[in-house]
Amino acid sequence: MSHLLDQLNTQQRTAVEHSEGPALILAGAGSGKTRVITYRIAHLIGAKGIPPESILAVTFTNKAADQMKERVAHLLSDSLESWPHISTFHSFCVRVLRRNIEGALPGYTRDFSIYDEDDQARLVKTIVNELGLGEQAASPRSLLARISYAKNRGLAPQDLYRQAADAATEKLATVFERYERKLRQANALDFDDLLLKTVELLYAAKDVCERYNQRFRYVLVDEYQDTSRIQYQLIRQLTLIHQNLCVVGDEDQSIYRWRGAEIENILNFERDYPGARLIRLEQNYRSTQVILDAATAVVSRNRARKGKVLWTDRAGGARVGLYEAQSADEEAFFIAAEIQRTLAADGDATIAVLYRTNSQSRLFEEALRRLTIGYRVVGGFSFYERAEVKDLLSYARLATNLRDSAALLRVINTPARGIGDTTVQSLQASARRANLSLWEALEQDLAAKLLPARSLRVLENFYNLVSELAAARGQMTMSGFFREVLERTNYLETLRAEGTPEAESRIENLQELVNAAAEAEDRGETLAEFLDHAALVSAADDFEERARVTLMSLHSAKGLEFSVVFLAGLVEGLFPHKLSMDDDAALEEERRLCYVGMTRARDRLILTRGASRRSFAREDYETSPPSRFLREVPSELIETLNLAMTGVKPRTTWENAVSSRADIERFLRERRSNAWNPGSASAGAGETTRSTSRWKLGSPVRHPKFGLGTILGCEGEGEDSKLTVSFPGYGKKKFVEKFAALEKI
DNA sequence: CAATCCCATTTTTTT
DNA sequence: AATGGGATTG
Repeated sequence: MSHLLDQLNTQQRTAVEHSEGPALILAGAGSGKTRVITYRIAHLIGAKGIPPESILAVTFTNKAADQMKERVAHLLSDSLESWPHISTFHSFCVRVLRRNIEGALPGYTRDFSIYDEDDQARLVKTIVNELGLGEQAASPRSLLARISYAKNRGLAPQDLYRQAADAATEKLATVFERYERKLRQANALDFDDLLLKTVELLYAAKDVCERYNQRFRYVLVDEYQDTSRIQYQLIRQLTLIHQNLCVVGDEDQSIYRWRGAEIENILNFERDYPGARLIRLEQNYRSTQVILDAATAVVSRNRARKGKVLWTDRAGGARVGLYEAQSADEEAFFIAAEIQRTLAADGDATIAVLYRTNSQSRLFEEALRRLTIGYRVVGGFSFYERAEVKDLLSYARLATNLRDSAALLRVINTPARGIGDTTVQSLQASARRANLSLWEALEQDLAAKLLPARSLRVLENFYNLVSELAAARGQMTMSGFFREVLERTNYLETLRAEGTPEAESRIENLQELVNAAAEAEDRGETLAEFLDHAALVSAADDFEERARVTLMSLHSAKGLEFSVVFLAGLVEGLFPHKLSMDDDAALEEERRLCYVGMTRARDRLILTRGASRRSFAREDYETSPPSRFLREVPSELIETLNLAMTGVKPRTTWENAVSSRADIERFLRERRSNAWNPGSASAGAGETTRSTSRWKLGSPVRHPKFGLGTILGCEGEGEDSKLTVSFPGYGKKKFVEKFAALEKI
């Protein structure tokens, strides 16, 4: 085991060898933080003989947890009898709650559901409607954000009432209170509750708290700068007895203030845990000096920081590239072309394109596809967020926890079975009157028979269906159960009947879900565990084989590194985001985010911006000035890449890589033409749209999927025009001419 | 009373 | 582009 220590510098070794008592490790970007944590775990087990199961390591993301598990397993090559518990805050809490919630929290059973963001939003919306707050209240979205923020700080509705200074806060408190009540009725917890209720439970049930204290004698927390008050309290309760708490963090990388993270947690650590050992990791092993200097220059504009000196022995390095494009399209093409050259020149390069908002990925995807460069996108829409997947999961949730009203609402008329809005409304009304979950209200209404006969009939069918599914749940395998649901609900059949390509892909997704369930089963997971996993796995966690090119948001990039990083969209309003520009603290967080992005790069960092971009999918472009962060990078560290524009001849290979203006113009031209048409490759030249043709209203056309149709309308000119075509059996469809393989007859 | 059609709105970051 | 709400139709 001692050979492990040889691979570490002095500070790292101190951190790894520290075992008893509290420790705070201030780890700058790229200072080998993950290495220290994993080596420390390995060291505790291998050298100190600590039983693995008495170690708890907590992270924020599943990605980080998986990575940590993998690396610990790698270090401890001999198979262990037990394993350290490495998980996210949320999954850890789910485990604790499933085991201890009954009796400890009135009204809850171990089968509680986890409400996702969608469920939460709907819930808030119905509450706003119930209270008749329509126009006068803030949007459900922002109400939910404020509720979540309050929960993350451990505030209850009563606390809000008490400090309510204005009518708006009072309304918020009212909504909040009702929101909580509905969650209880539904035997459901939202994401914040998972933490909150666990903390409540640990405070209330001393014996449970002590048990976990004894079980986990060593606790590690990653990304401590991003912990909220509740997470702080959780950790505090878990370490009351032994105080063997080791936290790792970097205040310059705190980027979750908006979600309730309190930077004070890291700043006050030494006060909260007297005698804490403080260890600073200041040697950066990742980036070149140039990149480090550039990033440091930006973040040092912040007032709220302790300040630290990061150094590297990778002196010099390529200057930070800067490409300033006219438009976001051009920016995307530049990046794609640059990536192509980088990949050709260096077979080992790993490349990331980082951006502020997920919606920005689209342009980059398009540009990369055109150059047939493989990539993967982290974040955005994930598998588990697809409607059909959620539908099927909702059936499973409902069958597991009949009180789960969010799941019930989702599936009560999916697929359509004649239970419409009015019927659902009346059900909701009676649930509200009797203070019941929707399922209980349904039972009650069916017994009372006060509804129109037709409603009673369809509701009874639904009731029987779900009851049978609930009974079947325990009788069969997980995948078998999912298949049963698809069968009994006619879900697949309904999709098949649609016959559209969209329906086909939905069917495939459902198939994939059934397969995932079967795999989980092989691993010994129960349906409940599978549902937990689906609820807690985020889009950013699908960490597949490392692709050469990765697109992701700056937030998801935290903790990762790449040899080449493109930091895109550096324009005011986007980055810093316009919603953060009025508030100093928020602006400083944007700056830290910029720092996080820049320090992901090992060898080469390229900053880009496109002056104009289309907002939403509308026609008009909006123009934004360069991001202030660009000005904050010292100009001597920057190399401008817009050479073609200025007419200067390229000199180095990197400069050579710059696309010529002609390239870019050709790209933009082609983009507007139908050169990129997913269907055209197989369709053959003769069938594709002739862009010169004029479409006459009423004339017949043929579509490869929908068959014969009639043109009903045509907006705009040339290949960009939108056509409305009616197809017998399919209804009216709208096409953009250049993308639709419409054939004139 | 439910299904369908049309229009307005949407996008900050995540467990 | 996609979703949800509101109006219209069947």
